[in-house]
Amino acid sequence: MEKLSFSMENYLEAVYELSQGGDGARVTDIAQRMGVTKASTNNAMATLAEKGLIINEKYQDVRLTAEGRQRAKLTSEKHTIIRRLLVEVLGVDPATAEEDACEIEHVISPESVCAMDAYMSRVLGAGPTCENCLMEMKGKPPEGPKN
Amino acid sequence: MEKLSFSMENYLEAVYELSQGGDGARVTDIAQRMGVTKASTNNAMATLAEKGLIINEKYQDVRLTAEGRQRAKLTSEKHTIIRRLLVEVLGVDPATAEEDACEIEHVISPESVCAMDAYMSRVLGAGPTCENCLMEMKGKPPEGPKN
DNA sequence: ACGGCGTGTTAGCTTCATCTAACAACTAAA
DNA sequence: TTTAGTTGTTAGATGAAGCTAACACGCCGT
Repeated sequence: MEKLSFSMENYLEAVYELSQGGDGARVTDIAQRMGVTKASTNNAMATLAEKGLIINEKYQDVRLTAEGRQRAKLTSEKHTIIRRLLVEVLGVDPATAEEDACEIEHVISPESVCAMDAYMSRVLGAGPTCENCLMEMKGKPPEGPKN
Repeated sequence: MEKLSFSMENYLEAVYELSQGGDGARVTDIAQRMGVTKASTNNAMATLAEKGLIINEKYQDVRLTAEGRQRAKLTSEKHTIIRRLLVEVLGVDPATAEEDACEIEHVISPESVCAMDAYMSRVLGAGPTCENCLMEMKGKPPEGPKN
C-alpha cells in the first residue's frame, strides 16, 4: 500500500463518502466538499487513478476500486475514533472535534489510533475494540522519531 | 499573529529548541534536526525573518525575536501535552508518540490541547493545569467544520 | 435537430518546500 | 599569513497542490 499525501487521502475520503448510497461520485461534488476547483479535483483524480485507487473514465462518475475503498474506509474509521476520543473522553466541542479529527487522521500513526480505541473500550466500558486495528497496524513497523 | 505554514512552524520550533542554553541556533544544526539541507533551511529562515519571528543576520546565529519565542513556546507546549497524553494516558510507545505529537501539534486546535491538559490533570491526579491554555485560546474563535 | 447550460477537461500559471551544485565567508592551525 | 575545512549563501531545478480561463462534452427542451 503506497503512501498517499495528505491531500490525496482527503480526496479519496471525499470520494468514499460521496459514493455511499450510489456507485460513484461527481467531480463537481468532490470539488465542492473539498472547497477546491473542479480543475484541482481533476488533477487529483488523475493521481488517484494512477495509483489504482479509483476508476476515472472520461465524463463518468468517479468510482473506487476495491483497494481504494478499503483505504478510504480505514481513514474514515480513524476519523471516527479520533473524534470520539476528543468528544467523549476529553469533552471537546463536537464541531471543533470534527475539524481536528479531519486533520489528525492524516498524520497520526495506526498505533496511536489503536491505543485510542483500546482506551475508550476500557474507560467508556462498552464499545467493541475496533477489529480494524489489527488491520491498520500492518505494514507500519515502528520508526525512530525525526524530530 | 499571522498564520504560519506547517513547515515554518516546525522550523521555528527547531530554532527554539536549539536555542535553549545559548542565544542562537546554527543553520547546520537546524538543517540536521529537520532532516533537510542547509539550503532549505536558509530559505525557511528568510521567510521567518520576513515575518519578524527571527533575526537572521548573514553568517550569524539565528536568534528568536520576542514574538518568535512566544510562538515557538506555545507550539512546544502543545507538543508536550500531546505526547504526554499519548504515552501516559493511552500507553503509546514513546518513540511513536514523539513522532505523532510532532505532526499533530501543527493541526490540532488549542481547545483540544486544553482539553487534553485538563483531562490529564484529572485522571493522572497531579499536573497543574497548564496556565498556557488560556493563552492559547486567544485569537481562536470557534469555526464550523469544513469536512 | 439544434442550442444551451451544467459538468468535465485541459493548458498554463503561481506558490511552497524541497533539492543539488557551486560559491562565499569565516576560523583555526601550520 | 596563508590556507584548508567548515559553515552559510545563492542560483536554479523539481514536484506537489492549488488557481483561472478557456474549451469540450452530453443531455434536455423546444
